Amino acid sequence: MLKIYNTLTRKTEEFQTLEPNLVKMYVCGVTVYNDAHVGHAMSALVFDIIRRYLEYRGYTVKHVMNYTDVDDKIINRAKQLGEDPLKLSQRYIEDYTNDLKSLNILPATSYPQVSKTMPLIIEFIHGLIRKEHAYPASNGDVYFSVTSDDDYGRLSGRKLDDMQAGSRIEVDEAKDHPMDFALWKSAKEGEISWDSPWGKGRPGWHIECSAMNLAELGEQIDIHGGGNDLIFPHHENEIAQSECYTGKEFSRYWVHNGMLQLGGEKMSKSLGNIVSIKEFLSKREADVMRMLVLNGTYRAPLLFNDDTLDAAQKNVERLKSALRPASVSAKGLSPEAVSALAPASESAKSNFTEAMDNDFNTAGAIAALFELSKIINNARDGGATDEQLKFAQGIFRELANVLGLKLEEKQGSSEQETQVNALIAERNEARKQKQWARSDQIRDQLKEMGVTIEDSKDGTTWRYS
RNA sequence: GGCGUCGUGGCCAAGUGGUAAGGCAAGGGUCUGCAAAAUCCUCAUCGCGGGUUCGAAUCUCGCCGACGCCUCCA
Repeated sequence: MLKIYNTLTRKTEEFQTLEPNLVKMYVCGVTVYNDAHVGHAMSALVFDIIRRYLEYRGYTVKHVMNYTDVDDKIINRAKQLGEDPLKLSQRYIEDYTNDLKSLNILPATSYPQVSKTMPLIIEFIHGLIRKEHAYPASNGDVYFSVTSDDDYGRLSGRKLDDMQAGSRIEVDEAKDHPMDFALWKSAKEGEISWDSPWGKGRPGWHIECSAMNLAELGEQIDIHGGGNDLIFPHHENEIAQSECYTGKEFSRYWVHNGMLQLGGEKMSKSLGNIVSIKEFLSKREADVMRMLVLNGTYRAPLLFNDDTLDAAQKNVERLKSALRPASVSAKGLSPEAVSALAPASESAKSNFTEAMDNDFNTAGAIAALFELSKIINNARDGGATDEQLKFAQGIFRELANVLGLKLEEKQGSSEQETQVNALIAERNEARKQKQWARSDQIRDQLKEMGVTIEDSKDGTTWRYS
């Protein structure tokens, strides 16, 4: 039985879908005006893993991830660059799409954009005004009235009175209540805008997600996800808008990932402590980032530094070792080690599922893989053939795949391979003559080429490292 | 000030009532010409102080500390 922690209730709850076997999941994507960073990657990875696991459990997942392509920051950046805002955001959408692909993140079912949802957004705002949950103000903006929603604040656990006390928001004369937020912002001179019954303008940040949810998944969804920095105000406001509009419960489960920490602080554009996804991938492979996420709890802060990354990289390499073929130089025949394969595979599978069922406990799931890898490696050392290893490795690969780990050995060009083989032949000749200095020298040379070699009685194997 | 999450070995990190998963690092074996990889062994009583209980890392209260949100943010 799958259980999920629900931010709304602050409890881990049994997962039940609105419709049998179908999961409607909406995850807040990014505002596209800059290179995405590894914090965004973390969030995308978390929900990719959740999605993969739900599919593994037999659900069909409708996974919607939006792009905010109309926004103040985009407008400002576009002005700076002298570029059309929508062209700019389109450029970064393509860019981010590539990032996600590089990270082995499965494509979402759909990627709605604000700029393409305008009629529905306007209709949505209209409906809220009609139901007296919103009002056009004197300055041309339209605001949502927080006092018109009795439940306002229930996701973030805030009360309107408390928020006012500590609020740093400038009180806006046009608002009925200081916490009222914009559904529609009137356009400034020369700014990109759309026509509406309230004049030229553009949508506020929160309404887009309510509208796109409605457009893509309907009035009610199963899972709404995003970073926990979105709980307030973004998701709080989304709930308010959607539920006031439809009169129905919006999302059953609210799932939020923790923040990536760099140097003890949240990584964010405004703090400037950013590592872009591209920068990361120029140094490490995608599995390393994923492993970093898997080793932790998706809801907790995740430490991003050389130590945690080095460990993650080692973890990946360790898992890869389980997938290597039978050894040419097994130490001897160990029937016990070989016969341990089948039961170990089964228990790995059930441990894996048990962990993942518990609010996607990926650290536990990974542990199941490590345990299986040990059994597999033992069997290989114990003389198992490829045929004997196949079953366990199949299970291993299947489970790794649920987590989205590729575990690919690096590949080189064929010229490189020829060169490597020639060097190894030369080295083995030297070894035969016990010319150890020459032998070690060649090994160092290969190391510099990124090739690790392993000697055994029956030959030398190598791989890119 | 308000709301929330959390504090487990040198590091990352599971476990959430019955006497502490996994990985990294470290030390010691096997293997190796030496390595590397793999493998085996060793390595914690769970921030502090009360309480509940036959029994708590796990529930409760207090304290200390960290982080996030309360403004744009994955």
